[in-house]
Amino acid sequence: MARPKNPTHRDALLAAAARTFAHEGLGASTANIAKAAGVSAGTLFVHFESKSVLVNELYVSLKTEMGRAAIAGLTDDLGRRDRLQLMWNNWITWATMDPERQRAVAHLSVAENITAHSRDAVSAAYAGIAQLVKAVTADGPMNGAPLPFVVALASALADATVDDLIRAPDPTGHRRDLAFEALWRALAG
Amino acid sequence: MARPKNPTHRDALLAAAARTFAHEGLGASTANIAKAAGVSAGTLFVHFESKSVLVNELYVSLKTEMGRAAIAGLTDDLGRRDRLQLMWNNWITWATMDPERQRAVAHLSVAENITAHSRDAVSAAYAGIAQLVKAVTADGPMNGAPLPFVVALASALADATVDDLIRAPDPTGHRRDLAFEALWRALAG
Amino acid sequence: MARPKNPTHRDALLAAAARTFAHEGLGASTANIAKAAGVSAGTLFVHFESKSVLVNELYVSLKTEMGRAAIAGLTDDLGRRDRLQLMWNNWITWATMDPERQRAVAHLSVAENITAHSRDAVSAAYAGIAQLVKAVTADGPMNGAPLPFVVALASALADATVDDLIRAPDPTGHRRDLAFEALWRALAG
Amino acid sequence: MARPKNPTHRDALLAAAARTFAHEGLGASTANIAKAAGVSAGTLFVHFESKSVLVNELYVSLKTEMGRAAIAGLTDDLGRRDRLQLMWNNWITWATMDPERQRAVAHLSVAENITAHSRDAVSAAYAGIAQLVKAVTADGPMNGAPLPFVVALASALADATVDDLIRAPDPTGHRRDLAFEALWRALAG
DNA sequence: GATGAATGAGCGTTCATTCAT
DNA sequence: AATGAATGAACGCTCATTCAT
Repeated sequence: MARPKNPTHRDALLAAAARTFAHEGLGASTANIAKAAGVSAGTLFVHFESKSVLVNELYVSLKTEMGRAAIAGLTDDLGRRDRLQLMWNNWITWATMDPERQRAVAHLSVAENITAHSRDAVSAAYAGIAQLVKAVTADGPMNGAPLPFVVALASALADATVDDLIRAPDPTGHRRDLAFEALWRALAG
Repeated sequence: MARPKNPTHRDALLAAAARTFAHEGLGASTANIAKAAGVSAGTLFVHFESKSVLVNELYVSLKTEMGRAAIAGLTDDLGRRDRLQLMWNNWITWATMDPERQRAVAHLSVAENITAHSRDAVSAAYAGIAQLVKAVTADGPMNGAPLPFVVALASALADATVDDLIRAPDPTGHRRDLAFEALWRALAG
Repeated sequence: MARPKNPTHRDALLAAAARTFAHEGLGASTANIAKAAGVSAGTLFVHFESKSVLVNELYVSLKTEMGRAAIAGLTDDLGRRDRLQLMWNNWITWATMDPERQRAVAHLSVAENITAHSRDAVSAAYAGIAQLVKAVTADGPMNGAPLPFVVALASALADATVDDLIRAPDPTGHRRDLAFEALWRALAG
Repeated sequence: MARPKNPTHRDALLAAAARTFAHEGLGASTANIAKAAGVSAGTLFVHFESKSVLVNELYVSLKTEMGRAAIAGLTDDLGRRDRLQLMWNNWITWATMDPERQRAVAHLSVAENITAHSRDAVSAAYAGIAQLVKAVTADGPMNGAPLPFVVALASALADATVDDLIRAPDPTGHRRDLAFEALWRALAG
């Protein structure tokens, strides 16, 4: 019966926060974020209880989006290497497509106010990636390593690759493929 | 000029900044850092023109320290693999020895106000590491990859490993060694 | 015009305002008052043009209610002392019966935004009390004092008594009666 | 060795707070108080940890000042009535001399954030008044009443008298003396 | 009329920096 | 050089009020 909460505002605020954090770091003011989203300062707090909540929701949302993008198109008829390479390409493509989003993730990943709940949500969102990494590393040289550790190593390679690709374009995909080879050898030897 | 600057203060401030950034992020106040260093708020600005200068100098100093630690004890009589492993162990040991310092580095690495000059200084401090990586990768599968890119991949693996070791102890060095194997295969495999 | 204003809402808002002001002072938010009344934030402004209007109407309403309660049951066949005592007991009973209401009145009495119009309305509501005080003080030692001044002194004694009774119970009515004696002596003694 | 805290600022802030609270109520902004004191917004927090601390210190300071003023010049050679009258006149004079201060006290007395510690400090500052009231009421009709209760009644009469005198001047002291008679009869009658 | 999302001015407080001591 | 009081621009957040639903 009342005016419904405008979902556009929520999305615009999340997108604006990503952009603003990318350029100014997590110290960016809520006022700037609101302005970038085209809403007033108070509206931010209608949709997010506090700046900290906004930071957490943005973190979870970006990581979840990435986790979903990474496993798009995976089918069982592909071999292990092909599946890993598809995931790798998905991942790199998603991250390099929007460098601001990627820089925002980098900032969010070191934020002190990410809650355990948010970290759990992100872990869940990485389930697909983790499952594939598990399959790839089975019986390989990383056997016996805790799965989260192996996933962390893979993530680190991906992030470093993306950073490099953002800094210098890679039209032929040469460095992307080199890094994939490194990943494959590292995990599946 | 009558009274010379107390160099103890400068070092105490850098150490206090590392500790404080580790716990509170880069948003930590200069007043808190000064208090942690046991000096007054104004003294910080006697030794560092601004907070931004402090952040940059801390970043360069920590990375330089690490670059030096990583190549300690390297001798030409060792084989490539042994040299890489010695560097790896140096690196991991240095970083895990002081988790606060490591967390400070993590925050500093995403700071928006790290200058190009600071980044250059860090690159220079990594020269020893880079040289070794170059030797290791020569004629290997990473041939043709830009050296800074390969160094970045190695750094990423090291940082991810350190994060994991800090989170869960690794008394036998098992995960440290697993990660080294991954590095070796990735670069030289 | 099609739908008439719900008078229940108005009363609920006044009652909720009294409760909320009692606990949080006049700085209590209109949102909190509305919530306490079980209506939405906007509804408050349907019934009261502004927070200031609500404050004034609550002040007048509470004081009027009190003025009416104080003179309940007064009949001409009682002597002056008995009539004053009945009024006193009515007053004290009304005020101590609902301590929250009393605390609300205390806050409202110092509000900066009580209008002259509201003060006049309260004076009018005190006409019964004033009339009795006038009868009691006639030919006594307070002769020659302006009536509003005498009423103010009586009110002050009543409020101080109530505050004390609220703070510490008075089951036998001992302090209430002591204070009445003081009042009687002060005005008529 | 450093710049010492300017005690003028502290006093100016307390005085400005009294003036500003008198006109705007306790909702007055710290910015306005600082401006009225001629210092910058931040300086207020150098001298008072929070607005709440300022409110409490102002309350204690004004009440203490008043408690001291009330008993000035009291000597043992005066009779009970003369001593009470001297105190009464001191009290009324102190309070009417600076109406703003008095209005500030009225606001502070209903503040929700006055701490128990502040209330204790004020009780201690009222010790002289309480002692005199005790002497006056000994063996009189208020015998058996708790001393704080009797003091509260006396305070109530004083405050009501002051309010009236501030509203309408009393050059001959007529109403002041009428109220004193009422007080004397009420307590010692 | 009732609702509650949207608004933007204003709040208490913090903080990097300056400067009198 | 060292100190810490003073500064004033921001900051995160609240709130009375408006208005689309």
